[in-house]
Formats: sequence, structure tokens, C-alpha cells
Amino acid sequence: MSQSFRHPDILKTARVEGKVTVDGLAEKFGVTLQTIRRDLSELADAGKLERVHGGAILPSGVSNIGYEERRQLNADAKAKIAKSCAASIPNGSSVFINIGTNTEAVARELLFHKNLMVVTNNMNVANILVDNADCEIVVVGGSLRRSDGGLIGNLTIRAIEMFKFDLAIIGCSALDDDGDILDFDIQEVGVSQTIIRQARKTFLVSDHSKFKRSAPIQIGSLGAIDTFFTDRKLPKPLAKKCKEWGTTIILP
Amino acid sequence: MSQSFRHPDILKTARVEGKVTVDGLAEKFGVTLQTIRRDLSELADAGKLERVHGGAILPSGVSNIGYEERRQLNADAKAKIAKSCAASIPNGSSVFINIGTNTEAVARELLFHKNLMVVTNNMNVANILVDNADCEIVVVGGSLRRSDGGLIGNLTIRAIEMFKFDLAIIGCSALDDDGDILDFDIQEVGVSQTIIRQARKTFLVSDHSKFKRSAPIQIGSLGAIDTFFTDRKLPKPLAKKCKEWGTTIILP
DNA sequence: CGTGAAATGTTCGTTTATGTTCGTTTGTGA
DNA sequence: TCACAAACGAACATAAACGAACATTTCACG
Repeated sequence: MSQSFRHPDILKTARVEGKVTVDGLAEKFGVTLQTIRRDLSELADAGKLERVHGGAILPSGVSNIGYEERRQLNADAKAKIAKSCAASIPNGSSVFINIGTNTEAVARELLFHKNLMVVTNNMNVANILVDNADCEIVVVGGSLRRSDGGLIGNLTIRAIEMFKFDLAIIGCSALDDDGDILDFDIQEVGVSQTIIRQARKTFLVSDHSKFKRSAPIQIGSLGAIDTFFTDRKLPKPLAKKCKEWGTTIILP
Repeated sequence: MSQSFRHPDILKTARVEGKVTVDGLAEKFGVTLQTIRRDLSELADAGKLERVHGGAILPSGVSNIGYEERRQLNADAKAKIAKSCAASIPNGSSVFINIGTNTEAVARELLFHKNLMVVTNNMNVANILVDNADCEIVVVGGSLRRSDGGLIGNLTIRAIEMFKFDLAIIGCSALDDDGDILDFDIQEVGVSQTIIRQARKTFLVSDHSKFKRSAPIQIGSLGAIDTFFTDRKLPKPLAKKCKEWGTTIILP
């Protein structure tokens, strides 16, 4: 298995040179181009490299392909949801905006609101709202996650605990039939829970693509949410539960 | 959707130089103008650059006009100072980088350092260093100041107090003959003082234009600084004082 | 020795990046 | 304001790169 012998070497070369070429590697190892292509495909699948025509480069920084794709996904639905959510945010509120493509869409709809105070752990949200001069922006600290511009970790939670918001706007990775709000990243879940705790009211924004998906970690229940902005009717049983919980569902 | 060997290189060039030209890139990579135009279009579509006639610039983001002007001011001197400062920063250090055009220049020179941990209260610094995959970025919280992308306030100080850095890199607004480091903004001064307190060593970066100016609030004395990176010899009396204090002066 | 699985090489139709050309747009200086 | 040159982007041709499928080699293990 000389394959596993080449992989570390390829990665090392990539780190030193910043890039690798199919031709160069084939010559270096004395194998055919196809073999190198297979190596690079595997390394790219594993996320260690990013494939380009003729070779590979180190994975790029923030807003990488995956994130850009996610942002494009259901972009129309997201914009509609964001519009109706923004309409429910009064001028003059203090609002927390969490990580996520749906929450970012809300930030875009807040560009013309007045006298806002927006607290966020999302660098993209801060960059978007810079253009609204009538909006105080507070960025909470944390480790920068290159994949989506999110700030996470202990520092983030500690900072959020110093606030009390009128309104929190959060997204999620998945939503199951019991009405449990789920996510993939344990660090992010800790942040989300803290946000809910520190907010007087919480808005959840999520397009219907999350209804069927699953994720391993629970943020909380829809019952803890005041208003849920989405783009499709909820499954009947869940809609009934929301009524009992007093959770308002708003479709655009 | 496409990717190219050139893209990361173009982005880094843009971050270091502030702009890129179609001609320059075409020559650098040995490809035709049309190819570079395609590259720039793709990068612009991805939101990583902003296209202009003849080339591209960094996306507008936080920086406003006044700030852009300040950044251009003495740009050469700043780059030189930054280079010599970066050369004194070992790989693997934990570094705090404060607000300021001089400190931002240092961040640009850290793009090829390895295994860094950079803590900053400057959104621009975070945006610059995103391109260095071998650098953990921590953003400390605070109120976003639109004029320069700085994060300031109580939250900032509280967050900084949770760290202990190998190295702090700070700038200043003015430097008087007594060796007192001065600034205009009281909030920023509090942050600067906290930074110095939490760092094992402190580097000051400042071009000579600050020598003659004055500012109302005192950050501290040059005596508390380990190394001062600048571009002109200090006035004789001050140079003598620095010698007594054990403050090293480094000219490029 | 055989055998089988994994790795590698080979072939070939398809995709992609690049160069070239040309009509259109943009910036600049009179 | 107008004219001119530079820059632009769309369209097409081409050569390189790609990946799937199949053939061959290598090597561990019975």
C-alpha cells in the first residue's frame, strides 16, 4: 500500500509550496498521472486539499465552497423568510443574530431598520450591517471558524452572558417531528442555548429543507421559541404541538 | 464553477498590496489578459474581490473613505516597518494585534507565518489572516467602530483579560518627547493598557509621522515597550532615554 | 506455489481551461 | 461635451486534463 505512503508526502509538499501539480507529483513518485489523480481525489474528499485543474491547492479560507453553496441553496426561500422575520423586528430593538445562512439573510433585510442594536457572533452579519449607519453593531468574541465566519467557543458564551436582548434570531441544522431543534456542532449548540437564555423573545428562522433532516445534538424545543419563520406548513402533529406551546408559525 | 492555482495567489496579492491589476497578474502568471479577467470575475462573484476597471480591489467591507486614506498614508514606510516587525515574530507564537493601520500592515506580513495564534480586536486583521490557514484567529468582542473596523469597549477589555499573549503589537496616535505614547480615544487607551498588561512582550509599530503630533490621552511610556519598530531615528534625547529603559529601537 | 484483493497502468470519450477574435462599454483628456 | 484608447466580456476553437471502465501488476496469505 504505497498509496498511504504518498499521501502524507503530497500534503507536506502542498503545505510547503502552497500547491501541487499532477504532473510534478507523477514524476516525483514515478507513477502515472491517473494514480496521482486518484490520490488527489481521495485527499480532496477527505477535505485535506482542494482540487483544481492540473493539481490541487490548500483548502481556502472563509466562505469556502461548501458555505457558498449552502448560501445559494434555497436562496429565494431564505430571502422570503428573512423578509417576514425582519418585518417582525421593531425599530429600536436590541437583537442577537446567530451563525447561519438563514440568519445572515435576516441581517440583509435589516439594512433599513432604524436605531437597532445588533449583537452577533457572525463576522458576515457584522460586515453586512456595517452599511446600516443607524445600527450599533457589537461583535462577541470567539475563535473564528473559517468555514462560515462564525465565532465560537467559551469566550463567545461568556460574552453573550453579559447581555440581555429584546430578541434573539437563531437558525438550526435540523428539526424533527417532536419539535426538537437540532444541530451538528456541540460548541455551536452551547452558544445557541446561551442565546435563548439571554433573550426576552426568540425567533427561529429555517427553510423547509431542515424539516426532514436529522442532527445529533439538541439545542432545545420549538416550545421555547416564540415565533418560527419558515416557508412551508409544518407536519400536522407538529403544528398542533406548536399551538399548545404557544409558538407562532409565520409563513411568508 | 471553477478553481485555479492562481486564485489563492491573487487573493494574497490583493490583501498584501490592497489591489491587483489585470496586466500585472497576467505577466506574473504568464497567461493572457482574458484569463485573468475570468479569474477576477469568479473571485468577484464569490465576493472575495471587488472588480474595478483594470483590476480588482478588496471588497469594501468595513473600511470607509477616511480610513482608506489613512491606510494609504506613508504606505511604503508602514510596509517596511511591518516587515521588520514580522521578522521578529517567531512561528508558533500567540500574538495580540491591536487596532491601527500600522498593526494591520503587520498582519499582512504574517500571511506566511506558521502555527500562529492571533488574537485581535480588529475586524480587518481577522479578514486578512483568514488566508493563512496555519493561523488560529480569535476575535475579542466589542462594539464595532465603523471608521476602522475596531472592536472597543468594556466587553473588549474583559475578553482580553482572559488571555496571556507571548507578544502584543500595538500602534499609537502620537509619541511625545518624553517618550509618552498617546492616543485620542479614551476607550481605545483602556484597551491598549490592558493589552500591554496581558502580554509577555510588547512591540510598538509607528511611522515617524507620529513623532511630532500630540494627543490628549496617555497609553503609557516607551519604557514599558520591549521593541519599537519605526522608520526614522528618534530625537537624540528620546533615544538616550530608550537606552536607559532598555527599549530596543529597530529601523527597517 | 496458487489465489484474491488492492494498487496501479491503459485506453478512450468527455469536460475544462485557455487563447483568440471581435463588437461593446468605460474612462480620460481635449 | 466628444473622441479615442484601453478594458471588457461573449463566442468559438483547441489542447490539456479528467474520470470511468477495464487490464495488469503486486503482494499478503493460505
